[in-house]
Amino acid sequence: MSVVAKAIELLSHFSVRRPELGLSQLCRLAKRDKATTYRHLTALEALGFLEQNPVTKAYRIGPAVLHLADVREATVPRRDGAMVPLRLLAEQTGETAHVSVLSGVVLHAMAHSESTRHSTRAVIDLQTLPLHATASGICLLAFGSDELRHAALSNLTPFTPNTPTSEQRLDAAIAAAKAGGFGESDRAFEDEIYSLAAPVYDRTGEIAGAVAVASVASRITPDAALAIKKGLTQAAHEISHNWGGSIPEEIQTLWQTTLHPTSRDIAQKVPTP
Amino acid sequence: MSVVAKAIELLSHFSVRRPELGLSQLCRLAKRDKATTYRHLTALEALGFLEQNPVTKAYRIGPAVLHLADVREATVPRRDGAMVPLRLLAEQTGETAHVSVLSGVVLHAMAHSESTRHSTRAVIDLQTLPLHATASGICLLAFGSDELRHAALSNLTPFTPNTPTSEQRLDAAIAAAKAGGFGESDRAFEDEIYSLAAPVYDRTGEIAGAVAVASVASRITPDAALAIKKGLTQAAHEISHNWGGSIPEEIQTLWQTTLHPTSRDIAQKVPTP
DNA sequence: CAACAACGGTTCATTAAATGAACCACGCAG
DNA sequence: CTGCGTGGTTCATTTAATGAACCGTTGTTG
Repeated sequence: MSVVAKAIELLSHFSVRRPELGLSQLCRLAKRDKATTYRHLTALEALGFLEQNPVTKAYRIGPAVLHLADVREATVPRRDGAMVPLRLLAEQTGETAHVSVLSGVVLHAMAHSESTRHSTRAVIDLQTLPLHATASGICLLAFGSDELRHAALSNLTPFTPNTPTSEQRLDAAIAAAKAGGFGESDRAFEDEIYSLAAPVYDRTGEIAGAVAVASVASRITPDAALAIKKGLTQAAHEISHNWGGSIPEEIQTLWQTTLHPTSRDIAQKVPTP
Repeated sequence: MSVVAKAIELLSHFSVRRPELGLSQLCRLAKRDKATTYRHLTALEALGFLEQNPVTKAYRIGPAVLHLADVREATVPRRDGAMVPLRLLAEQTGETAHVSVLSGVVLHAMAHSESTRHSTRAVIDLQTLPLHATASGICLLAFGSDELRHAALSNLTPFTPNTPTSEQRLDAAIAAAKAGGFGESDRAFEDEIYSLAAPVYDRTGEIAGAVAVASVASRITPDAALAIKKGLTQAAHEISHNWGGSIPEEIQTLWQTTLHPTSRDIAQKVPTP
């Protein structure tokens, strides 16, 4: 592991829920030496990636990242195109919606929107999403290249008792996504969290990321899941459109058969409008 | 210079105007070895700070910075409180407005807003603003601690013929700001760009940053400068308020005397309302 | 109060990791 | 074909990262 990686990895311990961290605290989290960690922290501080609370001496993310985020958005303006559909999705479902974007074989969380309907809700606060344990990740594995599957198999970290940690269980989850058109994670990454995800495409024609809804597991009913899936298809369409891509025909037909009544059901219903 | 600094310094070469850079190009810009640069680039890529255009092999800012920017905003939500007054300021003046924030002795650009009134306008695309050459920097030097002045004197890089590169010229600029309440940069950082800046305060009671308007130098008239100064005072008040601070009385009175007629002028005008 | 623990920060001999000249392989223009 | 400019790789040399032990301060506790 290079110094650069070690230093920057420190940044990943900061989150919305843990926005300020002291030196010792950070040493424990990163499982690293105090002197080394201190030097990394001061280096990052000098670069504007961290700054120190003058009172508590704790560190927090610095202002330099804001400019970089601007440049990113100006270069690849994906976030703008995701936020509107995302907010709508969160509103419609009353849950937390988020979008992730693939960079190489790593899936990065990019934007999220929380509904205020429920007092308990999923909180998305991650930089990278594990491919094997999240609905979004399963989506990418189902509709992305085989290279991703190899990357996923090389790191089957167990997060909960439900995390698929064997090739068999992972392949089962992937097969389910390929059959239904949605990635699913039933308490596989965090206890109590149930997620559904749909693939998103950009101008390259390849899968570019995923849009997902995370809910409290105990709240999910078949009807609720159906509503989420309907919202997801709409959001996936819109975000893909905004990113210059479109949902492949084959996935659209998958969604059709998953969400809508079979031809026989239609025959029964159409006569009575 | 630490490896961390060297690697991350590469990121500073990316900008809105130069969003994608190849390996060789980056070597020239950073004046560094190709092998080393390459390793740094791949390290940053693995961390999600960069990603490679699969077609051109050029590098661009990666998705990881978006999440960090989110955490920064959640921790120190200054940008939110700056954007609304900033947009108003840009609209009122028809120029480019921007806000910078002090972190240690480094002044970071944080947010900007461009008016669409003129076809030529200043483009703000910097991570850090030099203290001695920008209106915002002069503002910080005039109303901030002496520590800042020492930091500024240790790096009097000349950017244009007008850049104050001697202690005398810098002190003159600082004195002017102390007298008038506004920082000024007349083509001192970029040719053709004239800027005015006002200090912004936060809950600590110390100067926290500056709000500035950058204009094309040839467009500036005394009237236009006066209008900009009026806009700046309003924006500085609002942003300071949003950041939990307020403009010190002494600066408010400076602005009064700079912007409004003297008591004799008032005596002449009041009788005829 | 004194003893203690936990904190941020520093030192310096040891060691591991960063470095860069020289090296491919490829693509393109003349 | 040659010549030049890419992105990417190798390996002996050297430079910079490392961490156990240290200091000074603060806040807690029997």
